[in-house]
Amino acid sequence: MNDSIPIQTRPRRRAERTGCAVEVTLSVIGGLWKPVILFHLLNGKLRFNALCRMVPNATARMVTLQLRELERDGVINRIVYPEVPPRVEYELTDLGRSLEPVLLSMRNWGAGFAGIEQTDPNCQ
Amino acid sequence: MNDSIPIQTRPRRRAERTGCAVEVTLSVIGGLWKPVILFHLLNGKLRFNALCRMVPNATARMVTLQLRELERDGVINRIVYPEVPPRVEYELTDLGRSLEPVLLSMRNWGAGFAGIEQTDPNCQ
DNA sequence: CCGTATCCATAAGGATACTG
DNA sequence: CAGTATCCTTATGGATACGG
Repeated sequence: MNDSIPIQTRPRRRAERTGCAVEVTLSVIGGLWKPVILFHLLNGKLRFNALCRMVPNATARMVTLQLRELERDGVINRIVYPEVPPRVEYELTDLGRSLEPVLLSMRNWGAGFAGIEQTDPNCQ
Repeated sequence: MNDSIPIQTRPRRRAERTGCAVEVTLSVIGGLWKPVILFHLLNGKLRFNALCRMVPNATARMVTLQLRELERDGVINRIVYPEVPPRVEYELTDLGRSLEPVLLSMRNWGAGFAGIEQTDPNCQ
């Protein structure tokens, strides 16, 4: 509700962050379910329920909240088809697609850290 | 000036994460002050107080907690010199140094997203 | 100098029920 | 189908004071 313009949503608390560029990136992709959502969207458009099925541990509420933030940050588009039954699709914007190398380097490091077999292939 | 930036990365409650590799990476570097700390350590060892001065918005308590987690995850070493007055230095491990490309790609994306001038040059 | 200990406000986020 | 609305718990992390 309190959109101050520049970067992100709401201050978590009072202390000022440093505002460094890495924190900016984290503020966009660092949400609890955002990396997984983004990875799946790298493969193309997805409907809301399809997305939910791909993040089975997140509630619909959580998926919605994360999607809204991603949308606000300009990395995904929300496309509403005025049909019955309703259909809504999510897709990456160009900015969102530009996250691919970042996500991949994070995935690679994480895989090395944890051992590839322990990680979820769905997240690909 | 910039507002604080919410960064959530670690499991807050009980729900299972996906366990995907990106989340693993986020669980290591995603802490509130960790990226800044890691960036400064890329330039070499630092004493506790020096580190605190470089993250002026974080309390000593927060810096300590973040350092302990980084240590537990094996990305930094804590070196205690048994002197009076006490001296403690922190340095990256090899694993920590292997984060450099990840941090850099995140920094680059964040800089592009926010505009370089808005970001903190201290954070490199 | 390098931290801990304690207290406490708050916001993240889970569960569940409901709706256009 | 694609979400909201509501309630409620608990982890996060800020402030402050103290200690080896």
